[in-house]
Amino acid sequence: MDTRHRIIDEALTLFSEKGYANVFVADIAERVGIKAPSLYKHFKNKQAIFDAIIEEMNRRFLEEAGALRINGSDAVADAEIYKHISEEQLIILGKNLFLYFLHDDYTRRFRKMLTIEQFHDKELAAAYMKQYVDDPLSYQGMLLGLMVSSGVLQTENVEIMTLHFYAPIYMLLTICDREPKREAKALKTLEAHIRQFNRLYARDEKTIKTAKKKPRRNV
Amino acid sequence: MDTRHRIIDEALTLFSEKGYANVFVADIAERVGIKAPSLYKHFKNKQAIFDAIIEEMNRRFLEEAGALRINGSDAVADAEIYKHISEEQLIILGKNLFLYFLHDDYTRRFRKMLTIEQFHDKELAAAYMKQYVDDPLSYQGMLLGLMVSSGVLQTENVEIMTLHFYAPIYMLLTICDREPKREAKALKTLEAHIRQFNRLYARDEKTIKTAKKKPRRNV
DNA sequence: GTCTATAAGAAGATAGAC
DNA sequence: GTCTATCTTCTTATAGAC
Repeated sequence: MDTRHRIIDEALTLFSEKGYANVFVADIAERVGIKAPSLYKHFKNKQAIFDAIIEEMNRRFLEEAGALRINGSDAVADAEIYKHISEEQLIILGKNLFLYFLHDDYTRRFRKMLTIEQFHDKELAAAYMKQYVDDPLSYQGMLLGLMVSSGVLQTENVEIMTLHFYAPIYMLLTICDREPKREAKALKTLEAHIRQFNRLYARDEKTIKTAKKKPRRNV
Repeated sequence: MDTRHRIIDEALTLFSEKGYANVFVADIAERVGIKAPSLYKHFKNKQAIFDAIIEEMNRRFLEEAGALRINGSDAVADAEIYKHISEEQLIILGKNLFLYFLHDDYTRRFRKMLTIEQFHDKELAAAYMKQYVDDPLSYQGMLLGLMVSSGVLQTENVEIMTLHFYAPIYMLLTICDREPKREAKALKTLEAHIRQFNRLYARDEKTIKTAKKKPRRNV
């Protein structure tokens, strides 16, 4: 990794922990292993480092297409899977979404930084909303809609059903961001949530619960 | 309001909008209508203003007992109401909780400040969690538990049912904090959420939907 | 590209008159 | 309690050698 990227990386770490104003250019430089003035050969000023981070963030977010690709597989392309999904597969889907958001290193630091800095800049608030609210709702809504179409799930209102699926995941995520020690408990809660979600929305309980027959495909 | 309290009030407004580090003592003084040095007759330093805000916040949070009292009525004392609650009353309960969190002036500013500053101080993260996660879940869980006991709702797992009730409210709240223009839409979503929640968990749809007979008591 | 030295400016805090 | 003037410290950013 070249110096410019190391600066961006260390700055992101520091900004996500302390916020922009509480991080000094000298702090970033120190972690990169250079002195503050050297840093100005790579960036015009402190703000330019921040801007580069946001640019990098937008680039990655776009790449991921709003967390559409979970666990390396493009769920849109694999739509067929979701038409015959089992409860266990639904749990895997939810856990993957959750753990990706929680553990992906860049994603986690971006989210923490956006959380801290969101009120300084309306664009950042918008980026947060898109990445952690609107895009996941839209994507999960599409998946759940497929399951409704194929008769796995049933509801009169897919939008609310999606809220019922994703809001608890979002809430557990904000809990774990703030208190990482609650992660184990959160994962158990997540599983119980999805099982109950499935019972509430399943077209027919028995069809779902006996989905064991077929070999499970990893979502 | 004396000068000391006006300083706390204006500082809270500014901290909640820009974060501690981005607010200068002179900014606070200006809004109070004095010069910065005069402010030091009331507080030892900038940090002392922040500490006083936290103290005031804790005092108010304690007073409200974790938002237990919604709309002026102590729900614990009025437990009887919840044993025979109708869907409309459940909607009112949810909306009151939501609008109280969203519109109470102090609550809103405290929450925004905690959101920005939570990663600077573990105590602040803990305060946020207690006020906006754990206490509401505990209180709503108690209410919903009453409804299960009395047979209005049914579930095998009250904890998850409570998560299904509150997580969407929490998520809509974080949406409105960041983009207030989405409030009208959020209120409609909230209502649809509670109606669907009620349908999913109601012991018997018809009993709930015909609860009109009795005059509605405002929760 | 990195360094040392240093300028420039911002922000917190104090001194002392009124 | 409030003010003006000022000090001090911290931080960003630049200058110029290597």
